Amino acid sequence: MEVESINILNYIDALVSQNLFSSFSKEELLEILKKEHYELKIYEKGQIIHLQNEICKEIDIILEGQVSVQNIIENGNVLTIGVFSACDIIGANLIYSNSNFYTMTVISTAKTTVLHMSKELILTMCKKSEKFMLSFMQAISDRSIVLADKINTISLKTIRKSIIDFLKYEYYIQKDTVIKLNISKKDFAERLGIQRSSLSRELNKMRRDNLINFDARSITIKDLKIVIGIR
Amino acid sequence: MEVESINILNYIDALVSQNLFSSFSKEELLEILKKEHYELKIYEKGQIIHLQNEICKEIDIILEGQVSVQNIIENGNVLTIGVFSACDIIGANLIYSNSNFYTMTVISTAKTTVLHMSKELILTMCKKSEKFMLSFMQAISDRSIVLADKINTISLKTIRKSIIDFLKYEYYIQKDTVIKLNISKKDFAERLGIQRSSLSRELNKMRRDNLINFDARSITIKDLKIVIGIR
DNA sequence: CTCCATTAGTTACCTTGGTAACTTACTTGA
DNA sequence: TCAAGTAAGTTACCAAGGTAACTAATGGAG
Repeated sequence: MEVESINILNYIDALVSQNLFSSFSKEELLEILKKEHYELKIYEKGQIIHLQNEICKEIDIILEGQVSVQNIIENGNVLTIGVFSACDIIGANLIYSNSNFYTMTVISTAKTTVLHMSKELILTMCKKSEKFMLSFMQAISDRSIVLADKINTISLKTIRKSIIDFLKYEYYIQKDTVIKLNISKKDFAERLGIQRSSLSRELNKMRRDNLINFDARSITIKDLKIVIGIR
Repeated sequence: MEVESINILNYIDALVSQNLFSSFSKEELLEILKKEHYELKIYEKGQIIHLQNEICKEIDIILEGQVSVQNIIENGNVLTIGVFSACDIIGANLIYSNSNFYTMTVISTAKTTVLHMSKELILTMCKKSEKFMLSFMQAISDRSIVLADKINTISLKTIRKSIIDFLKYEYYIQKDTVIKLNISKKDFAERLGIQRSSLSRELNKMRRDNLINFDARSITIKDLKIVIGIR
């Protein structure tokens, strides 16, 4: 649980170049960032940054690395809500809410640098810059869209529908019937919130039904109708 | 699809008394509310206020009545995300987001008066009052908490667990082992996102297992361990 | 009060997918 | 390059719950 401490000056350039802080100059930002209002930390891969039900006292801005927001269900089952990386904000939707504890677990999936900022500091910046305020509101809003989308995804009742939903999304992004998987099958199963063995079984069934082909790192859509078809 | 049009003056007292607008006086609010920036509408019971995938151009403040936010899944299955009434805001989490279309359907479940306000009007008010800005941010944040909670709820894999989760929540609210149901069994099933017949079956099983008793309008918890126990 | 619509209850049948217990294939560090 | 750890594939077994097709009860409207 040891965390490395590092200097904000190494990251100040990266900060002002990102959308949220772009309305501040390097000097303004350093002036605003008073020692007591922020903390810069490095988390190793696999470290838990926030635990489900922990109280949220500050927001986290990811400067580099990657974190995964997961819902850990009773018997150890995992549902991955989203994966976030540089410039993403974690906890923005909690800090000003009525019920400010983490509803999910936040875990680093790579060596990650995080800037923890206090509620007061955010408020100060909102007052100083309308652009910041709007960006911050957008960050909160976007997170709620991610959650709503996830509800739509996990409301699909069969594994086959979940897989097709995933393929539709990736086909839209990758514009190719050969969908490259950049995650392991295990992570894929967690993303869908199902057992790995069940995913494997259903992929096989879909191959048998001539809908797809797949190997370790890609899925090929053989029947485009399943992707174009009604959700 | 006809909607009745009414005068803002009838509602101005109710408006300034609610938390969101409490930093404005009646006169200030009337001054801010320029004709082109808002619209007051009455919806009859069962009318669709916003359809899933419709673009969100304004936020809705419920002045009286009740609306239900529902996720309608393919074969007509319904999952009720939440029921909202006077003083609640709908669409706050969409208006400033990147992807501003409704992820759910909003439907009135009683005769409902709604104040539709434009994005610009909200921005004006955020700039005029820090308290308003914070309240508005809280409204967005709270909606994301509702969504996250719903994910936790629907991630429970068995109907029995969903029912127990519901009973836990209601026991916490009602502080009585006799849980009064203020909704029909049909609505209850929709809230859990399951078939009515399946709910009925599982309630019977739980009664057979001596965990609960139930009738048309209440469920009695017979074994409190199921409520206190690990989620 | 009666009729019609909505809500509730019931249950046989069958699909889906979780579980567990394996085997097999990768990958990475020493 | 070998060993160990991790990921992936496979499958028999079985519980959960969706489906559909009923019947029963309830509750307003006229």
